[in-house]
Amino acid sequence: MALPMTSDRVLDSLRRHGRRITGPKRAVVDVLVQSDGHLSAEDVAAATVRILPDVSLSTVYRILEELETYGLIDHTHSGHGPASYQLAGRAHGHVTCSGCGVTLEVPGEFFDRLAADLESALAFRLDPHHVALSGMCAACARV
Amino acid sequence: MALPMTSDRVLDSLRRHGRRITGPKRAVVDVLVQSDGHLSAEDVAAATVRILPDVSLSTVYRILEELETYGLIDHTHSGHGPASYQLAGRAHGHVTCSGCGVTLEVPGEFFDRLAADLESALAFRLDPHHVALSGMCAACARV
DNA sequence: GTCAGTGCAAACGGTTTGCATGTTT
DNA sequence: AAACATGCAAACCGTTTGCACTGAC
Repeated sequence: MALPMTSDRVLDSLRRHGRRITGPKRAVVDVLVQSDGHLSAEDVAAATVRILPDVSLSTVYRILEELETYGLIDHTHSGHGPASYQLAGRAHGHVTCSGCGVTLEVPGEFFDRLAADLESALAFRLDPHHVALSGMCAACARV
Repeated sequence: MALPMTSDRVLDSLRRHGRRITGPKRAVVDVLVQSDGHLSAEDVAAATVRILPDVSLSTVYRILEELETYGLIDHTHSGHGPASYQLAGRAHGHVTCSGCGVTLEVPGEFFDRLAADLESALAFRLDPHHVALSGMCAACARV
């Protein structure tokens, strides 16, 4: 587990699923591998265009969708604003400050208790990285 | 605490803040008070129009925004789709099934541990009802 | 040569806003 | 009478889709 994710590993996985490897896909994957996550689709597109000038936003969305279909990335919705995308396999959640919009990562274990409670009380299996919880960060709470 | 919320109580609160009481506001508040929560803005508008035929969707949005400004209602984002609105003061969270879209209420206490952990580790104050977590309900998990 | 992948522009759903009119205070 | 609230239509943002063309296999 937890092998370091490289662009080649991601692209190989696509190939194994019979997908074609194209310039835009290489560029998008490079962007995602090199980033620390938390990029919106537009962020990804902006960074991709720096590598390969003519990639369109809709292509980026299609590539992100494809990568997610094969479990290679996840996306997260914070309360407002765009979703953010990141390589899969990092088990962590997110909280977003409703004051300033900053998103913080939350260790996966923080959700263990809640996940167990949901499983036993509601038979609901929590997917901790798909949605960001919201609240106030220290700076904004200080008013 | 936990007085039963009536339309009059909500409208009085608006009045105390110097807001004007209008037909559309009465109708929207009646809808929210009578509902069990989890209504989208469009649901609210549809129910409101049944009471007062010519209320527009944008007016409903403006009233919802006003009610939220004064802490009288909360809204919740699930992963996709519209936000849902409900009377404030019911301390509970939400989980949304990414398979079928059903939203379940989660008792507020389920978030206590997580909230405490976030507070001590990240100085982050969780607002448990603002964003719905996501995962799989029993039926959808059974595939 | 075939079909998946692409760019563009247009459509989309949910929400917000500008403006002229109507209503509460 | 003044300020606020409303309806309508148009704008908005993030995302998806139809189409004709290009390029990977």
